[in-house]
Amino acid sequence: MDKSQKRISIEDVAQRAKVSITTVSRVINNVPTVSSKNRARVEEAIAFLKFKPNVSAQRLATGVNNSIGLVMPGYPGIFHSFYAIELIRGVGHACETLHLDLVFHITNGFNPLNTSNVGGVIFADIIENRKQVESALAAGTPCMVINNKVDDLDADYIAIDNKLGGKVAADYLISLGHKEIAIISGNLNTQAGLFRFEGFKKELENRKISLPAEYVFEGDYSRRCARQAAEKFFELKNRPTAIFACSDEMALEVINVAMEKGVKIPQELSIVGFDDSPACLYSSVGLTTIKQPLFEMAEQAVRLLNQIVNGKHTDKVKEMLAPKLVVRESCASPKG
Amino acid sequence: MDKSQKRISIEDVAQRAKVSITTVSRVINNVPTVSSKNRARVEEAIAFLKFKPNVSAQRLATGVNNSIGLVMPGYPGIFHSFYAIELIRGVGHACETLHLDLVFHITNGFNPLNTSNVGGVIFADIIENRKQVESALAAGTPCMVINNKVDDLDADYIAIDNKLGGKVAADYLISLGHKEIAIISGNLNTQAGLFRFEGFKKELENRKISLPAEYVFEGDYSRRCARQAAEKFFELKNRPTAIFACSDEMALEVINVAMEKGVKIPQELSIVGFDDSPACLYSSVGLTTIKQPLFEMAEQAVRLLNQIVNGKHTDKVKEMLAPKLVVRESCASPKG
DNA sequence: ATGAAAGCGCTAACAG
DNA sequence: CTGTTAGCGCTTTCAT
Repeated sequence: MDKSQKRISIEDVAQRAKVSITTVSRVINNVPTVSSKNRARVEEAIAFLKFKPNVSAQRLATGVNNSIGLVMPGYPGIFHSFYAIELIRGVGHACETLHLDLVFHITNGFNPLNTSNVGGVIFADIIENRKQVESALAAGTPCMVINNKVDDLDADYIAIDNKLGGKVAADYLISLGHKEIAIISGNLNTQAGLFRFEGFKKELENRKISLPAEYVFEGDYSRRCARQAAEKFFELKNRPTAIFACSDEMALEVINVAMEKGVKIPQELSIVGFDDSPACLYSSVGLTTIKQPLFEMAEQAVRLLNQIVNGKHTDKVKEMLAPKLVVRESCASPKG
Repeated sequence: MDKSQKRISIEDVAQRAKVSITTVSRVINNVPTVSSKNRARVEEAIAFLKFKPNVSAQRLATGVNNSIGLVMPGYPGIFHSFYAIELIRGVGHACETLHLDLVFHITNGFNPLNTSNVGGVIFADIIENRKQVESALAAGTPCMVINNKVDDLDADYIAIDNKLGGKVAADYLISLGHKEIAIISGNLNTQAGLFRFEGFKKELENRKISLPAEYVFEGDYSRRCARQAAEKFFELKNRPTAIFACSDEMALEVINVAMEKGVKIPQELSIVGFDDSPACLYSSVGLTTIKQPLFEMAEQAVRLLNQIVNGKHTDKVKEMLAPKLVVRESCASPKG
């Protein structure tokens, strides 16, 4: 149950350098008040013995824990989503530059989470794990929720303004002259799915453009349902001139279906996606889409959480990041 | 620099439950010898105080560290590769089931790595960071290298048998009757790139099939170079009847080029890829490819490393996992 | 500038 | 079955 070889401790270093352990501790922590002679001896000993301070002991002694947890929902497929990758990249990168240890957790939301070994926790979305956030909060661990506006929890959050995203899409299509605009929404049980839809719908209302029920298809971000939706829309006698698909995957599948049916994009049909995922690059026609600053959001989450952990940021964080329109080739003004 | 609120300790629990801290420790660790009455009181106190044991203290006291590090090279684009995702998934999943903390590190290979806060480290490939492995090893931390055969280091490793992968590809194409087989290799400075090429080449030799220099193109796994290669091959007067591309990305790009030039696949050209990446699913013709058990490799790495850390596995681990042929539609027998 | 000593929170003998 | 006690390796007063 234990490591076979005994680890080198600060005491071994002290012995070899013929100084007290206090002095060794001082050089480890770059305390200036150490004679250069002693410092040299200690450094030599450290190098010779290949000594590495025991982080657990340091944390216990100081009470400071320079690590943060990243909790990701574990539903199937998440790791093949652009979303998860960008978050991991962003969090990972920020931790690296701030010299924080990143403790990575995949969770189904049910197992209790012991957060006492991290200074703070980042929850990458909360699907079925509000309990975990509450319990972490109760244990006194600062929590930062990503991608969810959680005003009913005592957690800080930083999210994408999905309503704005929906609005931007609608706005762009309307400005092009479209009046028959359909939407393939995301899962409306998720905040992102719901908000994109709401933002889109409200903007249509504001601009006095009707959104008949037949122009609304509730999807789930999958290609399969996008295909269903597209086929349904194409059969309508009053075919929409534009479609807002709430994910790039869905938008790309709509393009596929359109090509199969000989519907020209963007001449006969405009389409805007959501995400700006790399998949866009390999599409036959450049997809106009809404880009979410995922990487930046993740980085920012780490930075703010770190400040909170260190008591340098006492206000609650409630940030909404604006998604941006990326214009490529999949939209045009409607004919006529 | 410190947490504002004072954490609840085992002592607070003991006080409230009116027992000794030892008893509290016993119930935390599920030691059976605790009267049910006391156990109940302690559990009540723990729940009431929302007590969570301090992991650093536990680790310091036991000397056991139930966490492992995952070190990933940080070169641009790695996180958008199928490779990285599968490794993260596999390692993450295994850690979750074994109740191990996963400490995630992105590294350029130059910063020294303090591995004293983890029981063992998994290096996801080693590009420029042999130094880090050596230093971790020197500090007494068990190291498991993934995807690299590193017999010259004292580390354990578990890798994909890339030579076998190259052989399998060659074998399959030859069995189909091809004699003019070209290869677009990966980066030959990486072990994977080199070994796939070597396995392929040797199999051709064994089967007495010649591999002229004009049939070899050193690529870098990118679409760009695959396009160059394909264009070059298509201009040859002695056009190959089959191409082995050492990554799916490259294979898919070859298919694209072929389609643009009106070369029919698989009738006029057979092509096999490497990876079995999800990108295959969206290709116009199903790509026959070599699948690497990345997820399994990552899981296995965690399991073995954990045994090593716990002294339950003393032999050096030197495993090679076999890649497997996945037949889809991109290959056929040559005409004539 | 340096060292002795008292913890940090927990576990693990060892008694009882 | 329960409590006392001695560390785990390091930081941090407090003297010197």
